[in-house]
Parts: sequence; structure tokens; C-alpha cells
Amino acid sequence: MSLRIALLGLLRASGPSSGYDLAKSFESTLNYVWQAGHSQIYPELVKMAADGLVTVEAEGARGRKVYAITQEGSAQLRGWLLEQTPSLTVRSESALQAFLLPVLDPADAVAALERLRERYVEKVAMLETLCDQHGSKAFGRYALDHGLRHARTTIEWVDDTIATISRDIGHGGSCDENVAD
Amino acid sequence: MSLRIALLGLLRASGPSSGYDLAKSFESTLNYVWQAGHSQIYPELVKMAADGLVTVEAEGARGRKVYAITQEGSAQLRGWLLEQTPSLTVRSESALQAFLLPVLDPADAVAALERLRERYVEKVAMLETLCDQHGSKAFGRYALDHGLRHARTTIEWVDDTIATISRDIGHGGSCDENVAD
DNA sequence: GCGTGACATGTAAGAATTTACATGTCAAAA
DNA sequence: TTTTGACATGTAAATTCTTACATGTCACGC
Repeated sequence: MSLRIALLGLLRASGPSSGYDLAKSFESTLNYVWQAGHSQIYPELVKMAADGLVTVEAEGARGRKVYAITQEGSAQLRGWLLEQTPSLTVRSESALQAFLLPVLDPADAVAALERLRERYVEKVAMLETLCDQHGSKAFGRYALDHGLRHARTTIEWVDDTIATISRDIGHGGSCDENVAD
Repeated sequence: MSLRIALLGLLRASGPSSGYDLAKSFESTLNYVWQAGHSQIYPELVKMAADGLVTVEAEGARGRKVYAITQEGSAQLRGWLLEQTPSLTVRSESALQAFLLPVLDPADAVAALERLRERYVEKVAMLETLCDQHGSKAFGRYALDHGLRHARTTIEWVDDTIATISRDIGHGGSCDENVAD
């Protein structure tokens, strides 16, 4: 369902677009909260057209098909946004890794957290650049802002976690606990 | 791979546990960053045992099987944590919804954001309670802390986004733009 | 004219995830 | 004593997601 809603939202926000355009939009604006490749997007658009949520508005060069959202699609998007109660959970591989780091020796954990920190610093810089380019105009602004705030929050968390773990260094690590065989 | 690593991490942090225990741990500590149900966990543990990463250390009442991480499992966990560069992307249904809200009339969008805000306020309260219970002891503390910070950041984002959208009310909404048919 | 890279769409296979089905045990309260 | 709820493990089916394969067009520079 999320993919469908995301595509309807992009069509609504950006106007008629091809699957290729939508894949790019996913990459550049929705990437901070949802991901989908073209191999997922193309078949989904076909199904959505069959369900009357979008129509092929025009066909252009290189087989390009321009989809537009229909009134039915627009109604479904609005209904979902107003009525659905989305799950508040998040899926983040990097956060998962960060949480498991404390099972390492404290020194290793700190080193790994510092590498993670650097990557988030880069991410923040990248997002800030994008933010400046966008100005305060585009639809994607909210997404960008969200991504930026969360990346900064992660850096703060990493810093505090490093500090906490560092205090434990010398007080005995978790190195060989809980291992069988 | 993430599921495997998460299970190894939990076994390492909590000591020998059954699939049932691990499912509970997932729910209570890792839930903020990764989700897995028992129907995913049980078969994965069987595969991991076949690969020598865990062993069935004991069998108890009600068919309970207690798994323990092996040295090989421990080595693989450590290797992954130190060497892997996880993707920094996140998948969040609620954030996706939040991003698409601006395609609604500003008034609808603000109403929906306010409902979202309430849910996050509840979440923060819940996490704060859990935090107090845990004290500063447990492994899951980092996860909890992370979840709490991100939930608070989301609330701030919602507030600022509401403010931004509210300023636009009366300046013309996005109500019937970009709809075909 | 030829190559390269962005444009553009698709399918296939496999992995991961979710939801539902299915079964059985144990402890404690009513 | 019976029933309820937590404990405990699985499988099946459907969906979603990722990775790889496969194909062809157009514009631009060399």
C-alpha cells in the first residue's frame, strides 16, 4: 500500500510523470523515508492504471509513458492520508548496527561509532547543500527538513553514546561473555 | 542479513535465549529500529544453527529450545559490526505519510499532522516510562534513548511543519491541481 | 560515423516480510 | 475442575523488496 500511496502523492505533487520520473523523484525526495526501484514502480503503475487510480496521459519518445493521477486516485490518496493510522515504527539498518555495537569491546564500539558519526556528518552536509538549492519552495522541502533533523539527532545520540561507553572503558568489557562452545 | 545479525546481537547481549524470548526482545528493545515476528525468527534460528552460528544449548518444557551463540557466530557478529557500512536510509510509514500531507488542502494537512503529533506525544510518554524502568543499566538503553530522541525530533518537525503550512492557509491550497480526467 | 551516457521500460528470480493458520503445554484463578 | 492467558513452536500463503538480466532510444561530443 505504501508504494501506491507514495506514487499517488508524487503524481499529485509534481503533476503527470513517467515511471522514470517517479523513480527519480523517489530517489531525490522520498529517499529519506521510503525507497523503491524502477522494477517495483513500473509494474505497480500498470496495476494502478488497471484499478483506475492513474491513466496514461501521453506516450512520448523512447517508449515514455506519462501517467496522471485520476479523481479516483486523488480520492484514495486523500482518504488514506486522512484516515490511516500508520505504524510509528522505523526500519534502519544503521541504527540497528549502532544498537548492537555495545556488545563489542568498548574500544571497538567507540571506533565503529566514530566511523558512523563521520558518515552522518557527510549526510548532513549533503542534505544542507540540497536544502540551499531547493530554497523553501518545493514539496520535497518537508522531507529534506525531516531527514536533516533526524540525521542531526543521530549525531547527537552517537556523541552521547560514545561518551557513555568511554566511561566504561577499563571497567571491563563485554568481550567474551555469553559465548557457547 | 540484518535479521541474522540482530539475533546474534541479542544472544550476545542477553545470553542464551529461546526463539520466543528473542521475539520478545525484538519487540521490547529492537522494535525502534527493526521488526521481526516469530514466523521469521524461528526458521532463521534453524538456518543459523545449520550454519554453526548458534547451537541448541538446552530443551525445556513446552518444546522450548534455548539457543546460544557460538564462537563462530560471535566472530561473524563482530566482523559485521566492525566492517560493514550499513545504508543510512530509513523506512518509515509515518514519515512517508507526513511528507505527503502537503498535497492535501492546508487545513486537512494541519489536522492530520496534529493527529500524528498526538500519537508521537504518546509514544514519547511510553518510552520515558520504559526508560525510567530500565534505569541506566540494560543493553536496550541505547535503543530506547535513540527511539526517544527521534520521537522528540519528529514532534519538533511536526510543529514547525504545521507552522509553515498554517502560514500558507488563505494563500490558496493545492486542492485540485494536477488531477486528470 | 561512433561511442558514451542519460533516458526509458520492462521481466525474472530470489530474499525478506507479513499475516494467517495450526498446534500444543503449563500455571493460576474462578 | 475448567477455563483463560501466557508460554512455545512451527508452517503456508501472499506480498513486498532487491538484484540481476534484458532491451532499445536519443543527444551530444569526438
